[in-house]
Amino acid sequence: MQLATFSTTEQELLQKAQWIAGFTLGEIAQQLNMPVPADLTRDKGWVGILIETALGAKAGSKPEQDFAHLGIELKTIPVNAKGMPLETTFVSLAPLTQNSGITWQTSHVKHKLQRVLWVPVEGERAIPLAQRHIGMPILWSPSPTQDQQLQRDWEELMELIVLGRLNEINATLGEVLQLRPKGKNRQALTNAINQKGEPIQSLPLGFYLRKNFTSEILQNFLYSTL
DNA sequence: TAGTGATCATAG
DNA sequence: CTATGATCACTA
Repeated sequence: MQLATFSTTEQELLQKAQWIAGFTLGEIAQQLNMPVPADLTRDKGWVGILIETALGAKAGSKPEQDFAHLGIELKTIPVNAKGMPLETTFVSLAPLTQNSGITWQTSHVKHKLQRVLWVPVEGERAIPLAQRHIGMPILWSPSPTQDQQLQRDWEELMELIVLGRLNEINATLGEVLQLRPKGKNRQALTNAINQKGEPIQSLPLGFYLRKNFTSEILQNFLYSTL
């Protein structure tokens, strides 16, 4: 099996992802001649880049799906020994301006989550990075129920943004989707609109999937294989 | 210890 | 700054 090669079909990509399941991050990194950092503190995206590279995605990252020709987005997700998510999953930046015509159907969130190849990876900090195992991949698309959950939250959160009620936004809102800061630090600024419709500067926000949602995806996959 | 708010690296 | 890839870490 050749790593870091182009996949023509969905099946080919899935088989490649299934092939790397069971290997450690260190083993894959060695195959790709990629150095393994001591920890992820200053390399938070390293696991994602490593798996992208192994599966033949362009590790440059452009504003499109990882496998655009297949319509598939790749997401690695850190899990504990029970296969439960350890972190939320970033989806996309929230549009704080020029968002009047956007609907759920035309949103970046809906588009990105249309079809996702989830790759679970052991994520407990007690396990040295190089020794963490890669899990079985899950090729997923939202069920009608999941799509409705996402739409409800997205519309509720976008309403606050469109109305300029940014000061009311915090991470406790949303059942499965939440808004949290997404930037260099708390000093990061981006253009936004206040309640009076005036241009202001605001902390950039991003949409994140809560763990209860991604946990369900992983669990459903386990059941489907029994 | 879970969850929210904060943060890190890099390319363009 | 935006968009890619996310996890860290403080606090209730």
